[in-house]
Amino acid sequence: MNNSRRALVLDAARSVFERLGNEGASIREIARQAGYTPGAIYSYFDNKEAIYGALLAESLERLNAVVDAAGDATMQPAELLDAKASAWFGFYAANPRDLDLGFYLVQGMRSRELTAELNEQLNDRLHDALQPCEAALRAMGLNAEDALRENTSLFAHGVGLLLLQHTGRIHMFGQDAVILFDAYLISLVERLYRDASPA
Amino acid sequence: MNNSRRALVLDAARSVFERLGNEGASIREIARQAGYTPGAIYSYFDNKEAIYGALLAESLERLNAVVDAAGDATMQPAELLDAKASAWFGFYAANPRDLDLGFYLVQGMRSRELTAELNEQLNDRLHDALQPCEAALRAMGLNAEDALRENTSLFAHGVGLLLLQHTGRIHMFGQDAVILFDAYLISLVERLYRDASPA
Amino acid sequence: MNNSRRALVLDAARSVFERLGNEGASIREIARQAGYTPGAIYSYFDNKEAIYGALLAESLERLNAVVDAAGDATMQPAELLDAKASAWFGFYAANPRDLDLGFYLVQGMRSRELTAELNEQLNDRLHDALQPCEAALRAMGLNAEDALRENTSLFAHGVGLLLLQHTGRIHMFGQDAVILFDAYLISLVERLYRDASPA
Amino acid sequence: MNNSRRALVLDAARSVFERLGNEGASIREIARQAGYTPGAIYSYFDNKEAIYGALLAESLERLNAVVDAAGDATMQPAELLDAKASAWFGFYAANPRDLDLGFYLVQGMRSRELTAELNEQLNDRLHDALQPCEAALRAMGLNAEDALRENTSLFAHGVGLLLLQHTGRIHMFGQDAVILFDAYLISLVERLYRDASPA
DNA sequence: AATGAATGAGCCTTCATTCAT
DNA sequence: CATGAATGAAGGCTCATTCAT
Repeated sequence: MNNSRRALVLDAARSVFERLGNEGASIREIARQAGYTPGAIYSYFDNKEAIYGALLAESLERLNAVVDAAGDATMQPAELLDAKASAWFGFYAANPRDLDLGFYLVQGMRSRELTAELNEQLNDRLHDALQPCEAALRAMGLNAEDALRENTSLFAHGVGLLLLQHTGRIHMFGQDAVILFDAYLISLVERLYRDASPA
Repeated sequence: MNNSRRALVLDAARSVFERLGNEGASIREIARQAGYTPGAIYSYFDNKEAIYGALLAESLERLNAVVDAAGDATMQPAELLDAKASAWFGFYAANPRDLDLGFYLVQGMRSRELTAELNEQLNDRLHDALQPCEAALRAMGLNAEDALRENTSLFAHGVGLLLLQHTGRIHMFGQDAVILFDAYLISLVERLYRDASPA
Repeated sequence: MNNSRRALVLDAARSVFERLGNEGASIREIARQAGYTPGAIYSYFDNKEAIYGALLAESLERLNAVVDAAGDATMQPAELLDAKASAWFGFYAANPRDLDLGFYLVQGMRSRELTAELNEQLNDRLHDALQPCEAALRAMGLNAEDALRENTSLFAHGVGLLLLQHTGRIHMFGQDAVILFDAYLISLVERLYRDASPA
Repeated sequence: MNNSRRALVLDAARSVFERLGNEGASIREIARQAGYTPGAIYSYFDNKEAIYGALLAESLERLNAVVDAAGDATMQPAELLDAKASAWFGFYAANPRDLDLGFYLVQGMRSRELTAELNEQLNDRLHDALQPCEAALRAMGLNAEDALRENTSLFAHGVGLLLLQHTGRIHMFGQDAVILFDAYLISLVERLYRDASPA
């Protein structure tokens, strides 16, 4: 199974997903885009879902790469939190197509259902990308439970902002997602400091 | 255009939508449920999108009814903020299908093409539902700009939590959306008080 | 659901089954033959299998009509046996297309599998067509068990001959199915008489 | 054309055919089973039909081997008839897949188009397997014509029973194919004896 | 207003076969 | 001899929509 040609199909798939969304992306269309007949696609992927899975997996790898590269060892925990959180948020803010992919994972794929195995594997990679924030929160003195809670809230806040931004709803409010996310981070850090050092 | 029969079709659509979800809801099925043949549906709605639009409009009416009924005139601004915010959040937390409806328009993070007119009308009603929170924020002393910003953040936070909850992702974190939303509200109010009264 | 048009589709299906056999008979082809597009077929039948079921059901009705009309009340049991058996055998010998249909029931449909309900119903009609022979055997003095056994053998013999005839294999032997079937019947009656009256 | 590798492909074909039946057996699957890619199969066989032809030819060889091994020189003609007939009948009763193979050529009661040459060759081998019964009948005193007629009837009877058994229809009658075949043989021998020695 | 029939485009997938390498 | 890639045709089926009646 020639890997470069598989990649070619995957590129076509990505572009079709971009252009037509998850529902509009058909095997026919992907094949057309790749310059193949539909049957040829099945040399590279077992079925439509596998294509989506591969696309998402690859997106999550890029996300993790960005998160891993963010910050450095010399940083204070609060700085690191900011760096790591801004990394994942920034990745999706800058790459709406990856957001699309991620959203299918989170929203649309309930019915079609990825194989349980793939689903778990993808969940794990998402988890990986969020883990550094949780570690930074712990380094700031939070216990495991609190760190998890704050990290979940942080993730939810980012997700909400990304959704509002990507759908243009945020303009309705005359706001900017990045600024609001930064503000949330600042408030969070302040609150944690205050809670940590009650005179 | 007999209005009571149109309502009958809409009821059928809602029930089908509840039963089969966004993708499973077909004109055929809606017609069957309504006791009509597919063609008859087109006497009442121009096309499938229009049915969704009507459904969503009606959902937003119910949302506004819930928000309007929340709180009362005797409340302190902070209490009112809590009441109003909990109203819209609770509405969607308790009625996942209404959330689906809302997300339908946003499917794949890409806004669906409704007629500009309908779109604006729907936006306005969503705005209406969020307005009371903004008013409460102003009553707490925030200027217009700050109130808008905080309200947007609040909305984004809720949306993010609802999405994580609705897709089951929040269980991945072992958290509960309602609790996290309450916590956000508490933090918010605390912060506003502190900012308002710097000793 | 206009019944005459349903019949038109069924006619087309019959002709396609005749022409192309069970495996070659596709919905597309049936539609083409009927002057319809494929989707239209589904207004009249739930799926491909239902078409086959309807075709077979109708064939079995004709078979039963022929068997019912055979013989008369004045006949001796042995004469009646001959009349009834010759009726079902003759029906299939003269209508190879009905034999085709029946054979799909008996041979080809294992995988596709008609719905259990339909299958049972069709089995019952086949049973009906064979029942008169069994009744005649009983009237000739056989007990229930023996009558059933002899009727089964008679059926098997006829089926074997029909298969050899229809596939042309019987020419390989220079024989004729009808003659051999008659010979079997004569032998059978002789044997039963002898067994019944062992001087 | 390496013959041992061709045999390897044929083995794979047989095993796939056994596992998945007539309709489920694809070139892809046969290749997979043989450890080849689909294209490689065409080095050994012109097309799919040719594989079936080879499979059937080989099946007929096994049938003939079984028939040849049945009975022995010391037997009375009647015993030999029983032995030889039970041999071919027993072979198919015990090896339903070989029966499938035989029926494959006859699918839908319509002879498949093999090359005339192959078809004739297969017919000859089938003939070979039935010949010993005919010889035994002659040894019992029948003239050529009668022996051929009885042998044809015997074959038809067996074929009918095998078909009813293989498709499960015989259970509908609560009967057993082997018992009925034996009964037929006994009746046949009795009849021949009686016809031969009319007191 | 409603029906019933039909369309046409589309869906995912399978498969025997071909052919350059 | 064998591969790997690809084709092209077909398969059953679904669906929003149209339109004469």
